[in-house]
Amino acid sequence: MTADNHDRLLNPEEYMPLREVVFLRLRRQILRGELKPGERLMEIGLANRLGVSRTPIREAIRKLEHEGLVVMIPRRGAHVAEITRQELNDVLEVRKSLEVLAITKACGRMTDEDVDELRTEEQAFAARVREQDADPAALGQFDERFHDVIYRGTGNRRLIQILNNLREQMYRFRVEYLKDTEVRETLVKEHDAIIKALEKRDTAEAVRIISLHIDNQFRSINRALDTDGEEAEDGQPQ
Amino acid sequence: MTADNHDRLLNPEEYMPLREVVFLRLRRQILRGELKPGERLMEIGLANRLGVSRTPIREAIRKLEHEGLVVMIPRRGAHVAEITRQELNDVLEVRKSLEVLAITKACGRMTDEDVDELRTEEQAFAARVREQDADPAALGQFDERFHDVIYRGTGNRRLIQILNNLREQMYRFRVEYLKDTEVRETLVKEHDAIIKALEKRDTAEAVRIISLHIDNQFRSINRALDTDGEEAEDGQPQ
DNA sequence: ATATAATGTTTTGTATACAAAGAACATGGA
DNA sequence: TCCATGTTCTTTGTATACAAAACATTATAT
Repeated sequence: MTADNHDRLLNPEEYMPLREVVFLRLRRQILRGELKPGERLMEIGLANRLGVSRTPIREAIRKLEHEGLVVMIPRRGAHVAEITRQELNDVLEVRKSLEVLAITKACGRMTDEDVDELRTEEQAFAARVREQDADPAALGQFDERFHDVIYRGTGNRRLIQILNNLREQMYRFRVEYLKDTEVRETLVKEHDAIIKALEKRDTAEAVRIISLHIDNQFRSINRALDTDGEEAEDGQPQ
Repeated sequence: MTADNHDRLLNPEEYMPLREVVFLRLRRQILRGELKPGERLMEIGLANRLGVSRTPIREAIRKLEHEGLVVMIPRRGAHVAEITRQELNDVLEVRKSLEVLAITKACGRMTDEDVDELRTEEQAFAARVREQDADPAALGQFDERFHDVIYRGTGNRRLIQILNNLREQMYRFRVEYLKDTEVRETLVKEHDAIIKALEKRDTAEAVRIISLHIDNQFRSINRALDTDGEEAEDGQPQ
């Protein structure tokens, strides 16, 4: 908290209320798995840990609750939301529809400069993938930036917001499945195919690839849940 | 608030925190247009009006903020969000994709009983439409229930949640465009066609109709904004 | 008369206080 | 030993207090 508070005081023009700092911080911790599903979020504990009072903690929790990352049990406080396999598949299903919409719009609206930017991001991503000891979290960031360029190309802010939110829901698992080197190579190939389709303004082809892309994520994540997830789920029964 | 507090105390099993009562109440007022776009939401005023302290008001506002119905200006408090035509069209575009997904899934999953229920809801809706002096708000409720049956038929809870949220964004305008009797008749016909397609399990046809359905809403709402909206927007420059 | 400085008021942001509901634990009885 | 019951402790839900920022208003100087 000290560091964030510092930033906050150093940049008075981008003032950010404590609740927002707390919100972003808790969210990051949940998405990174530092706060595990089922874990209790106790206000006083968090307040002490972050060096603020309960008020901003509570307000941050309200937003996390609305976002679905936190579940409230009446009179028993906040818990990090569990994600069942069913919910994850539900999210992916919705995401697939919206990714198709996004790539369709992007295909019709992206400028040549946008596509260039996309290729730049992709090269950065591919470079990281080649490194054997690449940090999966960092890899995730680059993948994110690639997709952000496409999202921006849609010109539909609500679509961007929802897609970002859906992607967040899977962040926790993405780190897991990005450990698989085979998955990484597939990602690079798919990104490349997407760029080529966008360059040719071939909407049908772009839609085809992005659908494959999501289906692969579907498989990868479910595979990760099958193997890695089993013990973890049992280990955290709450 | 007295009434709500009363309910809350009468039904101790469905205990609801004050913040939740406030949240639902403010949301309803925003969606119904009782709180107009741009209007300031001042904490003390609301607290006095609703007979609670600032704390639950603030927590309710956090959720409204996250939902996009309220916009925060740092150190200047909460305002009811304006909706631009662009945003409205963005919402509709996303909704169209997801309604197509929903009807596709529903077509494959709904039981015959579900379809019967759908027809029941539709008959209730149609009956109301025939009444000349039907209350647009009540009509909206029936339309909502019709679509709820379809949404439930998808078996995808995340999809349901997002669709409900998107629909909410347009609630404010729906009341306007439901005043048009021609629109009402069209709605009935479309609902009927949807049911027929679902009965035949004709996914392609169902998708076709639901797309038309959304496109019509698109036109109706934009028409309402062209005529009715002009003065209202100017009248509320805030 | 206009611009500007000073002052007071309102409103937000944050912290703290207090009551009540639940959970945990210990004590006593079968 | 196991269960029931009462007591304590923790934690939430709500209210209030206080400081600082924004805003309005008045007074002052040019």
